[in-house]
Amino acid sequence: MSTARSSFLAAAEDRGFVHQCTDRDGLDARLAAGPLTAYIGFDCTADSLHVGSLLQIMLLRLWQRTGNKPIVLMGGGTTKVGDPSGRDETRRLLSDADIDANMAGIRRVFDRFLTFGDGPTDAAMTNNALWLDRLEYIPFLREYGRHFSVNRMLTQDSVRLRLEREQPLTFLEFNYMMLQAYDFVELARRERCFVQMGGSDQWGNITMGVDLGRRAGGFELFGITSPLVTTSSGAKMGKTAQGAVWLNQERLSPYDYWQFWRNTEDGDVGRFLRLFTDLPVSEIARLEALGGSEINAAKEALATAATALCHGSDAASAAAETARRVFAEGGIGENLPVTETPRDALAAGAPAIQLFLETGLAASLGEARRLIRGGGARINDAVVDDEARRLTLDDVSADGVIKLSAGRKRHALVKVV
RNA sequence: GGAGGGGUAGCCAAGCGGUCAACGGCAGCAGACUGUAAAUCUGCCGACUUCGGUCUUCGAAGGUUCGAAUCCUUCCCCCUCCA
Repeated sequence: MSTARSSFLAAAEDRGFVHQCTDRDGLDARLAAGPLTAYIGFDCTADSLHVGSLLQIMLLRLWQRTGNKPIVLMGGGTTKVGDPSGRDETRRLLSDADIDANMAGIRRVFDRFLTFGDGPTDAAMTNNALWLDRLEYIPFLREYGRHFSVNRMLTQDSVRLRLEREQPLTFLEFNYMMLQAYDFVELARRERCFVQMGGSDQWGNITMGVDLGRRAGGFELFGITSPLVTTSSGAKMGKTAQGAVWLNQERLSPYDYWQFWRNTEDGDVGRFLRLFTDLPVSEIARLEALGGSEINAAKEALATAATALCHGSDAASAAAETARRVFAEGGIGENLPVTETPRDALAAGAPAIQLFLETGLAASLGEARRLIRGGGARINDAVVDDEARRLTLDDVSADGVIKLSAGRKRHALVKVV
């Protein structure tokens, strides 16, 4: 159990959110004395966030739930520069219009997790383009550049790794850490925000901000980083067959999101419950103690709780219900993707491979053929053994649909119209 | 500006005149085993196909050749070192 006095730090430590902290006891004392404001910066390189950012979102959520004020800092300005951390290649540069569109999409994701408003603990969102776009080169260098040591900047992982691996690093990217450090000072001034949180890969950037705050602004600033979340088998989490696990439903349906969590590895269930749901720690302890196939109950609880946070409890229970019908009963559920096909086509006999392509279960006709050859294709739960198989009206069930499956987990419905 | 090294499928990476739709690894998909887990094993993994083949691909465009990812020319891009 955490020894922290403040409710935030106690909960964060107990649930496994804390990796490093610049002055843990100092921060604990400040938090115990009264509410604070903290921020986390997010890139806007895409129009949604994915599971890779979820830990940071949950950290802000916990911050708010324990009575403090969270600020979401959109990197509208820093996105124009590109964080070199963890990359060997320069990121492509985005236009202002792209960045604006991406920010709007990301805002919709945050609305699910945080309560925005004007109250003392309401979340706020701001954009560092607000101050970064207006920076003047010479004044900035004279006022802040003199506090940065190139010697130290060269030792930062983001820079050092690139240099060691003889990968290119442009001067533009080299400036990223200065700008991020400056953000912290700017937020301290504007919002009296003295805490920055982030992933463990941001430690260097955060500590530079803490130092700059002291040197250039006389602020006492704090930094906290969260651990890098990998699965028990070592993979970076957040990838599925279809790609990244997005948090907006336009990119990934609530059903697929539920499935992502349902398929968590055994060894990760407890950790993920603590990080990605609001369930009480005592309840989580009970769930993760389940052994053997009973652990599946814990995975379902994880999936439903995590989906409820992201897409609402209605969508979560609908996804759970669909999964129950599809997997436990081998039937169909409303949440499966539906493709419509005209009755005439079926009357004439539509090639099965064509429908596998149209439903998205296969990416090409050839892939559909291979799926059938490999024995992974099923129509109404019966394995397809003939590549030339045609779908006819005889395949339509009483519900007016045909269920197509690629493997055990991917299903789609064809509806006759 | 000078010298050198590169650009091959989602990624890494072989190939260096035919047997190359292109070795190998990773990622991915499917099957077996299971618990919608992990690990393991097996198959698949450019597109189309009447399964005989056909078409497009190795930075771009030309050329040599019966035949080019492989040779030549020009162009574009990237890296390293020197100035």
